[in-house]
Amino acid sequence: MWAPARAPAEPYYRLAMTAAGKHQVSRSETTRRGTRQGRAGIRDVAAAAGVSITTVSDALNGKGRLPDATRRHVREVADRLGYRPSAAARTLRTGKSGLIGLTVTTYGDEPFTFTEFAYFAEMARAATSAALARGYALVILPATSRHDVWSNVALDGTVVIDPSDHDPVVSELVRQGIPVVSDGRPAGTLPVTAWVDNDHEQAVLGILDHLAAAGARRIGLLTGTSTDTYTRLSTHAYLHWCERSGQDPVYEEYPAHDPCAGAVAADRLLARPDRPDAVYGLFDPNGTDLLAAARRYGLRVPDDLLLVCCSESTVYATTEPPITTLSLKPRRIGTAVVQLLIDAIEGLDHGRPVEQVISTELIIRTSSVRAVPPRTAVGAPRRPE
Amino acid sequence: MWAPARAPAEPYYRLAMTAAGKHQVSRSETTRRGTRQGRAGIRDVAAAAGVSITTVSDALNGKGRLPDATRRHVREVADRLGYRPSAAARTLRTGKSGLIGLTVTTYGDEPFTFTEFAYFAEMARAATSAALARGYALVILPATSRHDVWSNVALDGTVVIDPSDHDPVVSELVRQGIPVVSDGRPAGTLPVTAWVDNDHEQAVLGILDHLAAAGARRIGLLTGTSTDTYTRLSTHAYLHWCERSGQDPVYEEYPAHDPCAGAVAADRLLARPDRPDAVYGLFDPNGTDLLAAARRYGLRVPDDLLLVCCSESTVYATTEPPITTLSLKPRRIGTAVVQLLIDAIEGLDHGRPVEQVISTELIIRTSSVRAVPPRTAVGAPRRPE
DNA sequence: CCGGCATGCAGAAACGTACCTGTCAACTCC
DNA sequence: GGAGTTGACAGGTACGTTTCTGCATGCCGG
Repeated sequence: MWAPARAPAEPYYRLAMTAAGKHQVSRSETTRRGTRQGRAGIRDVAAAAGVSITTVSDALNGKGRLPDATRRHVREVADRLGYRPSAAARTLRTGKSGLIGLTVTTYGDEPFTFTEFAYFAEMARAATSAALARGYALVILPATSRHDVWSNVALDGTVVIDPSDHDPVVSELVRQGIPVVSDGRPAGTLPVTAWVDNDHEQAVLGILDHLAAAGARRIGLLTGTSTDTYTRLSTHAYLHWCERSGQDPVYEEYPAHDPCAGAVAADRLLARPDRPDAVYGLFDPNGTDLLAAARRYGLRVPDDLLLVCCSESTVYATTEPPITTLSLKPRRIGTAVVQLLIDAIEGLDHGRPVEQVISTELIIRTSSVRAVPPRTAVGAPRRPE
Repeated sequence: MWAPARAPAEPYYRLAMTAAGKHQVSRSETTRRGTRQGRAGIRDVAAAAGVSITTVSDALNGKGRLPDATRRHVREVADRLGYRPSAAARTLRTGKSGLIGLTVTTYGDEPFTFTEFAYFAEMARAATSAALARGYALVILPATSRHDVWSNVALDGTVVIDPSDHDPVVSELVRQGIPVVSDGRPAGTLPVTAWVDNDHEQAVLGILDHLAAAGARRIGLLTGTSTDTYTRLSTHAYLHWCERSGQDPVYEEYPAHDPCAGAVAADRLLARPDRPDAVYGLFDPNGTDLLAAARRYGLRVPDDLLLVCCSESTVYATTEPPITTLSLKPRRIGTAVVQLLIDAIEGLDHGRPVEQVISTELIIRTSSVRAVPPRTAVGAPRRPE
């Protein structure tokens, strides 16, 4: 069936080959041991199928013009030999690795921040799914990685989570022409290919309005000391709302990456002389910390204290009482970020930068709803004149 | 300085060359444009520095015998050109990619199970750190990925989390000679290179003893329906303990990957006629679910019901009351798994398989400690005769 | 009977690196 | 003062693909 190709046997031709191009022969016979120690290469498949390398490549990749019989035959032989194409060789040749970097913010030497934990996990999960569905895989690459690790992996593009102001990693990647999509609106003039974010100001304003509507007179904020976009925008929105509605700001800051500091800050907030009757906590653990602090001070939730917290955790559905949470929809963000990135990689974005805003969701539970409507006129928030 | 190679000029010889081997000339001049559109290659560095490619490679990789002056000069030129070695080419040449796969169990099309969530996140975090410290990066690869994604990435080795009985992915990887280290003792005769796990039987026995010492008469179990190693071993240990101590088993099963089913199962367990006075929950959310169920039935914790739950979550430190948890030490497991894997990749394991057991930690909180010692003889657990 | 056009495949040139194998000089050692 | 040694590099091949180009063959219309 698969007759060996007729050998062109002009003597001078063969002589010339062995003289001038001796490496040409060495390929097929000299240095190759039969099936190679480890894996079968495309050459082995070609030899076994009695066709050329080109034909094997075309048959397996669905390219070229081949009759179905040849295609099937090659595929079958490849299967029989357990042939797996070399990812490295393919990447070298095509320039595409099918790998996407997932750059996570770091505090100290741990890969990702503790406070963004549930958020990050959900986001990464969605991103992995989305990438996979389009044939890409994700590589976890902390921002502080040594340079050699970064340059040791061929990336088609990168997702950056909450890049800092003038992130050197981002600049370097852009300089290399690698698309970069950021989760979080980039600060300054960071030249990202696209970004996805929530409207944090809008979300905070919505929560404050919700709390005010539930009868809150003085709303406090539990916020962070770091300068990332999320913290900055949220705090700013809070201050703005206070100014607009004539309430004195009541807030406590703490280093958000320190799990213990949160409990202390929550305690401080409720110990203040101008104790708030409602609190919004910007970070995931704030809910349980505030609840514990309220118990210590004998404050009933929601009767004496209204509570809302930004979190993706499901535990707040079963706390006593259940706590109202703001979800940033990490699943949707993760998916969107990856779609945008792959579009850019594959040139489907037509080169223009994209900004995409994902809406948040306020999951209202007992902690921010008063059973009885607030008594009328406890005393309007007085402003020092 | 850099004279062109002398041209051999025998006429018949040249004729043969242009006929048979004309490609030999095209390399140096024909197809190359000056500095290439995108990035500078090692060739460009060599040309700019006035040395050979070999010298550049040696200088940058710290090999060969070169005077420091040359080394510095080459490095400087490389920096100036913004040279970054091609990861793909290096991988193709050396056979090492510096990438480690992190295979996660999947239910449905989501990358990882919900129940192992906090555990997984912590484990992945530690694994990422450990890999990075040794110059490797992690690729997230769900077990159900399409084959093309798996073969599209060159892996030096893989971490498999809780592989199923005769996992085809593991077999395939081993067949390709790629080291595989599993988190979780492999069931059956899965040929992994090494594995790391807790002693789950020991842990469960310890907890049951702890609860019995705290006065528990009838200890219930909240367990899963799936057949993974963790669930199987833990349940088995529970049954064994019951048999040994003459207590009737009281347990409820539910599909652990379903977040809602857990709450229902917790409710079922406490609604039974032979209601336990202590419960151990195998999965992360069981603690809050059991607490909520206990409240519904008017059971006080720990007075009427002792509670322990396997979890890595910090929320259990601030629940009301705080709940005793068993930590599987995912950080240590993640680190150990990666160390073993990289040892195997780099041939430091001397080829023998390694099994490593990480000890668990019981974090004792209020939920499993009775303020007053149990009243004597409430009535021994009666067995229907 | 011949030019033109599919069809079915083979040859060989890259992709960018690492490393093996020289080669040529300058020393060193009896 | 020649043989051996060592330092400092250059040449060239191989890693395993993809793909561009090329070459037969068969067929059809003119």
